[in-house]
Amino acid sequence: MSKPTESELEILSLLWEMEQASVRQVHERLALTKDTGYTTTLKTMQNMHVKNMVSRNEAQRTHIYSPSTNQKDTQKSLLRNLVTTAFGGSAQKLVLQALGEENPSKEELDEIRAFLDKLETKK
Amino acid sequence: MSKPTESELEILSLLWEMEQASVRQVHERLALTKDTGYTTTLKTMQNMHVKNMVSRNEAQRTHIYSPSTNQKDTQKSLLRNLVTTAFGGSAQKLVLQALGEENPSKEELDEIRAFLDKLETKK
DNA sequence: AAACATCTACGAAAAAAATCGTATTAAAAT
DNA sequence: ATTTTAATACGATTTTTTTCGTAGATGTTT
Repeated sequence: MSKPTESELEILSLLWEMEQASVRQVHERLALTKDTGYTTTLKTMQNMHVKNMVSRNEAQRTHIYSPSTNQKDTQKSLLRNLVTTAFGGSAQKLVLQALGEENPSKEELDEIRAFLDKLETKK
Repeated sequence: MSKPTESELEILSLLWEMEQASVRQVHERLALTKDTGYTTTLKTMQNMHVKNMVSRNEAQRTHIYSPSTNQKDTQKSLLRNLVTTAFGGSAQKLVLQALGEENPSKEELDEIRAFLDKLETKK
């Protein structure tokens, strides 16, 4: 699975959230944060389809797109990429940095603790 | 501070590690993982210099480059970017995912716990 | 049914990023 | 001193990514 470009990722991300959507629906969401034309969104999604990053249902005139790349896997490879390029290969550093920025709630902190414990027992 | 491109980030990352280096030194490291010509590395570093991403000492014929962008700040903005584009805005999800991949040692887990505690007392 | 709106397809232009070749200069080796 | 090696500058090309315009088809409204 090839790495999505920046624009593709923006769209993929919306599709993960919406689960499935028409070009129009994606574009309307996208237009909130990005000043771009409808056919641009269309073309990008068509490209993504060619690359098999999304599948689409063509039963209706208005095609319905859904992500075919698993969100977890994509996140995983993007994370790995960021770790190697920006964090000198240390995921640990990335985690600490992210925690520092996040300002997590008490509940979130506890969730992380629980997860750490689970990791530990797996050893 | 403009966002580094992929190639620029690879070089920046090496410079963070090496603290300072000539084009040749950077290129030799880069060539280990990337099949690219010397002048390509040179050109990229020159571009980075124009963009003020690196500074350089021109006292010798062989210029010595060092990163002028702070690693933390760059990491921070890249993380933020990844969180919004790939993790639906949830840094929490990113952290959990990264932890799941990382397979941290006991020592690292403890370090994270300590950090969590520190965050908590700050509330 | 005519006019209008809304799709897709598709090519092409524009912009951004990456790569490289060549000229020139400076240092090092012979 | 001459040759060879190693460096920068810089333009140009190539590749990738983004953007958009237009044509044609299919619905919708009046």
